[in-house]
Amino acid sequence: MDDFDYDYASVDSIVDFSRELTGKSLSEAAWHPESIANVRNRGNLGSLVENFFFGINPGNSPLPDFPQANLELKVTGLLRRSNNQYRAKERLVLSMIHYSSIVGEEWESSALLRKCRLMLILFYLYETDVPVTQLRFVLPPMLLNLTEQDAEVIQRDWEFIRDKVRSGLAHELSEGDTFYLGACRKGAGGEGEKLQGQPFSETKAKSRAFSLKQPYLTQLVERHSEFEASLVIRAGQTIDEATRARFEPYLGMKTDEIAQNLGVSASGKGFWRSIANHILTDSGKEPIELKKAGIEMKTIRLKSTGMPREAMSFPNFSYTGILDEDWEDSSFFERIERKFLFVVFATGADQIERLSKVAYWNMPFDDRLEAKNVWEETRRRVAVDASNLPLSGENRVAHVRPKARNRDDTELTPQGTKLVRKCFWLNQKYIRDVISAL
DNA sequence: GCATGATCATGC
DNA sequence: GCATGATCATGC
Repeated sequence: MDDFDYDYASVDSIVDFSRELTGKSLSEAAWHPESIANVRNRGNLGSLVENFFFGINPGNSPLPDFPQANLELKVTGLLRRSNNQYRAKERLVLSMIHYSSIVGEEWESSALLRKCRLMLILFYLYETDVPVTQLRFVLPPMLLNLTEQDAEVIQRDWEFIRDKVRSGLAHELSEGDTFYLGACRKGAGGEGEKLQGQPFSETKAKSRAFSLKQPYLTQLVERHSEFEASLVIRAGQTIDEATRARFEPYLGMKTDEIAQNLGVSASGKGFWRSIANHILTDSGKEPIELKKAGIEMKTIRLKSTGMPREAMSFPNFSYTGILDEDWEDSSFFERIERKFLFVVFATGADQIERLSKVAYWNMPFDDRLEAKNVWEETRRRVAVDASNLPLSGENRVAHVRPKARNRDDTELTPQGTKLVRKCFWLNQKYIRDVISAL
C-alpha cells in the first residue's frame, strides 16, 4: 500500500487502510518517517495519526473526521492486565456537550450522532515513559456504530443528560447519572476553569463532554478481541469447511509471500504457526473454535526429501508422576486421541518453501497401540533407570527426548538423580509417512 | 543426514 | 514463572 492511498469517502477503504497500523507504532507505520522524527514526544497521538498516517487535518469540526464517509476516527489507549487481557486505559471522549443547543435536540438528529454515529477506533498499548509515536497499535481496528451496539442504553443515557440540562441542572451533571454514555469533565479545572452558561438556570456549569465510560470500553475491547480470534463460519458450514475455506487461497503460495501479504511480524520458532493463525483469523490469534473443539493444530515443515524438519513434541511428563498414571489418563494419551489439524509447509526441488497441504487427521488405532507401548515401556524403565528411555529406533511411532528450558531444567527421578525434563515425541519418519499418505 | 540433546519465543 | 510448540546444534 502507498502513502495515503485510500478512498476518503469509503468506510471500507479507510478501515482497510488503517489495518496497516496494526502491530506497529506510528513511527514505524507513518509514510514519511522523516517528517515524524522531529515531532515532540509529547502530544496527542490521535492528531499525529490523522496527520502522519491518514494525511488529514480535520481540526475541531462538528462533522466527523472523514466527512464524506461519515466516519469519526478515535485513537485510544489500552493497558495490559496481569492475565494479558487488555482493558481501556481511560474513558473515550466523544464530543463536547453544548448546553445551549442540546436542549433543542432529539437523539437521531443530535450533534453527538452527527459527529460520532460511526467510529473507527484504533487501540494502542500504553506504556509509561515511551514516546507516543513509539506506542504500538495492538488490536485490529474496531468499527463502532452508536445506533447499533447497545443502542437503547446509550440513547437513554443521552436523553437523561439532555433532560437534566432542560431542567436547568447542567451544573449537577455527574458521570454516575448514566450507564454507558457519560457526561465527563472536560477542559481546564482549578484556577483556569471556565464555567459555562446553561439555558434554563443562572448557575454556571462545568464544561463536559460525552464519553464512553471506561468499563464499557473495556467490555467492547474484550468482545472485539474474542471476535477477532474467531473463525468466520458461514451458515451451514462446519468448522472443518470454514478452516479449509480460509487456507484455500494460500495453498501453493510461498511462505514468505503469505507472511508479507498478511503482515506476519513474528520471527523465529513461532513464525510458521503465526502464519497459520493469521490465515485463520484476522487478529492472527489461534481461533477459539479450534481450542473449544480440542483440535490440535500442528505446523509441519518438510525438507525437499519429504522428511519433516522436526519430530513432533507433546507435553512433558513427570518422572515420578508417570509411575502413578494409567495410560488412559496420561497427557500423552489425551493428546494423541485428539483431532489434529496439520498445516504443512514443504520445500520443493527449487528449494523454495510453500504452503503445500492442510488436513485434519486422527491417529489410527494401531498407531495408538504403538504409542501406548512406548508409554508403558517408558514407565517401566523410569522405575528402574530413568536415564535410559525409548529412543526413536525402538518404535515406529514415538520416542522420548528432552524438552526443557536448558540442561539445568531438571526433575528428580525415582532413583534420586536429577535429569533434564523430557516428553514424548512422534518420530520424524512416522510423521513423514502420515503426511505423504494424506 | 539423521538421531539426539539442547534451547528459544511466546502466551497465559 | 512455567508450559507449550516448536527450532537449533552437534556428534556420529
